Amino acid sequence: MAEQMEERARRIVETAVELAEEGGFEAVRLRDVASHAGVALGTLYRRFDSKEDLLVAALAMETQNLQVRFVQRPPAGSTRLERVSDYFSLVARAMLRRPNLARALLKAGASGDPGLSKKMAAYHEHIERMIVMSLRGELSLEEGELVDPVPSPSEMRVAEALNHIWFSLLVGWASGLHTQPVLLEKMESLAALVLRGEGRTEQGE
Amino acid sequence: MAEQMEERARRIVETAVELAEEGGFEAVRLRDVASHAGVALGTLYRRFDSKEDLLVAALAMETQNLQVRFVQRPPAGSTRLERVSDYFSLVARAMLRRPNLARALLKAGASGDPGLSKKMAAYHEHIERMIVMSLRGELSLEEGELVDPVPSPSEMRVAEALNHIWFSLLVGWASGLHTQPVLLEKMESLAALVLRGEGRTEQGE
DNA sequence: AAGCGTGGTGAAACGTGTTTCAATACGGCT
DNA sequence: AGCCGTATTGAAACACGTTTCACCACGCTT
Repeated sequence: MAEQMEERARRIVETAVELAEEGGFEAVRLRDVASHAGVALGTLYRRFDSKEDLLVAALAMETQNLQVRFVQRPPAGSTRLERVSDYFSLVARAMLRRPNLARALLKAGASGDPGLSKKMAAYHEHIERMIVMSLRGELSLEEGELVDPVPSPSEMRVAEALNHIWFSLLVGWASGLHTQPVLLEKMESLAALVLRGEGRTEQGE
Repeated sequence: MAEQMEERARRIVETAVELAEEGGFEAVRLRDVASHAGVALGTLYRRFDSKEDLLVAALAMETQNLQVRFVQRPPAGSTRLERVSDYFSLVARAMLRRPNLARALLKAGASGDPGLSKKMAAYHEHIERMIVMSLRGELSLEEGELVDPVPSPSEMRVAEALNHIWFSLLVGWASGLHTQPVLLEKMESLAALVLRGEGRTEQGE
């Protein structure tokens, strides 16, 4: 029974993702999500507090997918900057494949709903972990599963800075403030700035 | 007649600010805004494309107010880091006076509406200008008016980085991810990181 | 002074997120 | 098998952003 609930919830989220891919945030009409997923509207609302909640759940699912790809092809490069830039290119490519979805998830994540703060904190943690592993140039695996790389304070600070810059740039991209190539240029230039500040001189590890 | 329109628009925005102060984004019900401002709903919609548009106009107005305070008491300190931290404290204090308003404006600004990109670009420019002047420790005035400080590429990059970090931290604060003291701590720590990267050694100018 | 055009008004209507509720289906327990 | 509690359903209702429309008011031109 619990699995049935799980299964329903998964189908609901997947439906939301499909609709968001096609038409973005507004196209995710909860009546449509419910009927396409084959459940009643009330069932959807039993699982998710709001449209934003649903989309943040979708964000979590997509972040999982991203992590899988991250493990399959970890960022490469001989310097921290190269690897970090490679990481952000990976993410940008993944997002650009489905820009409407990306915008919808971003909007939900930036909605500022206090009820979502725990889930958004988890999201940011995931991202920062991947950034830390990109910095190091090695994955923290255990039994094939990604685990917390236990970042040093310095690594954490750098990852936090890069994460914030990335998030803000994404919001700008989502609203059309700049295009994807500009986004990546800016990210690389700002990442270089941050990494330079992090202290140790850097030449190929 | 044009002044009458101006006057109406101003009153609408001010009313929106009042309602947002009390109850945040949801409390800004456009029917209420219209009636409190003494105009018809259609008039409001003639001036503003959407609720977000209205709140971004409010954001612009509040940014103006912030600039006035900025000129009256420019950030002080003997190092760039001190002045920049002082600047963000100023902003944080201004926002904490009316947290509901701040959250509402932030939500509108982060909504990702493409129609708002020009206005949001203007907002970010204003903020970055103030950051650049904080870095320099001197205002760019002309006839008592703030003007573009014509930042160097390096200054621009630093200001951009700080602006993005600040914006993302604000979104986190708005959704309850962290409290205001934590917000300022993080900002100071990350600003130190960015400034360290900016290259030229720094001792009191 | 009469007519015109632009902006304003008031009210109704629509769409969609969200809530509510009575009726029903289903899995597990006795 | 019969019962219970919980999840689900279907449908209606509500709130609020947004649109629409017929009508009005006012300043400017002729």
